[in-house]
Amino acid sequence: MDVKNKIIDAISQAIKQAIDAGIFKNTGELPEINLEVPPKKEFGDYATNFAMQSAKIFHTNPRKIAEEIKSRISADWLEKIEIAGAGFMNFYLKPDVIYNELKNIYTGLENFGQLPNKNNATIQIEYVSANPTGLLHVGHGRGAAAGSAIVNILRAAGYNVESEYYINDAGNQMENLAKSVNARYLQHFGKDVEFPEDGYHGADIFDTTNRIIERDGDKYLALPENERLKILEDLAYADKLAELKKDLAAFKVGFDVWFSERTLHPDKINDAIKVLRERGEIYEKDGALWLASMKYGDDKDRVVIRENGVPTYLAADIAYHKNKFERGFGTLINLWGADHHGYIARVKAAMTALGFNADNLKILLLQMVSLYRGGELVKMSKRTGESITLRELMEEVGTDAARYFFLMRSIDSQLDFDLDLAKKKSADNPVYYIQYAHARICSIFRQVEENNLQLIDAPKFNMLVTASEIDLINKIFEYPNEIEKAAAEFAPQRIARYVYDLAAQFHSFYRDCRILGVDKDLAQARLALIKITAHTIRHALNLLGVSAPTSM
RNA sequence: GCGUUCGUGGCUCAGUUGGAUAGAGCAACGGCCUUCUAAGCCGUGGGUCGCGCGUUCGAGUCGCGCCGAACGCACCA
Repeated sequence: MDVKNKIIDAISQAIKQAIDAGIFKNTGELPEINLEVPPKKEFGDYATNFAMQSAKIFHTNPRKIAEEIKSRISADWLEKIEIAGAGFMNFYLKPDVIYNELKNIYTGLENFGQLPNKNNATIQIEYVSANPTGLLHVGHGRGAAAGSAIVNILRAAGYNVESEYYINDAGNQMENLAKSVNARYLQHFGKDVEFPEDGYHGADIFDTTNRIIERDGDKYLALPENERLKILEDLAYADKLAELKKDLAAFKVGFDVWFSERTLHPDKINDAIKVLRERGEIYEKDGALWLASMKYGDDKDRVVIRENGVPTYLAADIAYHKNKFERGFGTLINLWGADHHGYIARVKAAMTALGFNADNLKILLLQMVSLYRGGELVKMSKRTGESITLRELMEEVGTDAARYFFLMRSIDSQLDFDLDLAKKKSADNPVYYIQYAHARICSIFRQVEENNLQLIDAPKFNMLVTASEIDLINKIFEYPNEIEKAAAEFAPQRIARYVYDLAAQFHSFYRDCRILGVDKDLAQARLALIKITAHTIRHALNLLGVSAPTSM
């Protein structure tokens, strides 16, 4: 048990005693005991606001409650407890506690940052899911970075997670892809054909077409239009999907499952409609089939089967989410671009209509990305193909900077991505600032042997007493809790910020505390401390999908 | 018009589920390299947390109403 839980345990015992002794008259549910690291060092190592939280149910003033709890806690590892402000309880630990905890971390360092398995029902998270009709752009990049980081963080927090990519490989857009490639194909061989109105104008369509031509030449030229379209659709689809996977892999993003929309057509869709119909949620109007989604909170009812008998995109999505629910996950998470928010109500309504608990479907919205270069907004347009692709972004600023910049802001905030800043190799750039801390530590390790110094199993941690040492130690202690919170809030930016703060703490330590040339016991204790620091930085960067170079 | 998200120093953003004197970075200014990487460190100035009302011991955080921004509001995906 770590210190934090020991304190919580002691508080909760004290409360129990006070209740048993009739001091506290409990007239409600006890609030959770919240232990936090206080904003100021004078407020101790840990603090709780429990006395204030519980004032209402105990009908007692907070300071009095705090006194009663304090008088019932005696632990040899506690230096003192102080009551401050309106009723804060500040806990001051004996120094030994800190050194013991540090020793525990050091002994099990390889696992530091991996929290015990929560034995939860698997959480499924679906993200990116871009249509396989073009290249990924920066918006997808943000989704890819956020989704993969959330997966990593959830796993570190001990959740079982499965990631999935939903491939929209059915419907109109695939036909448009085929028509677009078909037109480029024919144009390449000198045919005077018009480019389709709804076609994809991007330069990547030429690339796809050229790859097909390189391999197969003009062998589809003489085929009847319909046959050629069919073949080109398959070829273009395969090519686009391969490109997607290539870019995602380069961006350190992988999926456990690639789910094809085609596998839903037509049986699973028909089945979903049938179930809805049996449950009385479907009606016919104007020749189409409608889902009565309005009664479950949607703005209006939605068509699921068109007048011409073709299912809408929503119908496929209903079948898809039904399938996800039936696979037995505990929680389903969808990471969507904010431009899809209008879609939430209808999907949730459909799930409710099917009899599932729609609360188990959590939809996270990712706000838009704006790119800035030279202080000016870089305009994006999918139609004209002038968008900046993820691939171009990676080439321009590098994978590490791109990922970190995508992750440093809350997903709820629109992101201004400064391309010039991301490219800078200086302190202005947070990515380099963090990586530099790691590289500095590695550099020290490269030199210790020459100085007749080595890492030992049981260093004298109690030699670490200066402020910058203690601050660094405390920052390290916060890490597991930070992972827990980042996981609970699906908030990668917490880890991004944490590792930045940790790096800052290390840089201060580096200034104040030398390792080479000081007393051997002290040097070994410091060496162990920076080994822990390096591990923690590397672990956190790894959660974000950012590399931790050993030299820069 | 309706909905979602956002509004915090000049700029970009955090803010630990309502707590202690609101924090970083950039920009500005001033210091620190003959010793482990100056891609670093230390310091100074800069805020009516969009506006108003409410909830309570306590509000940047919760509720309501305005104002502003982005994105949505299909038998497209």
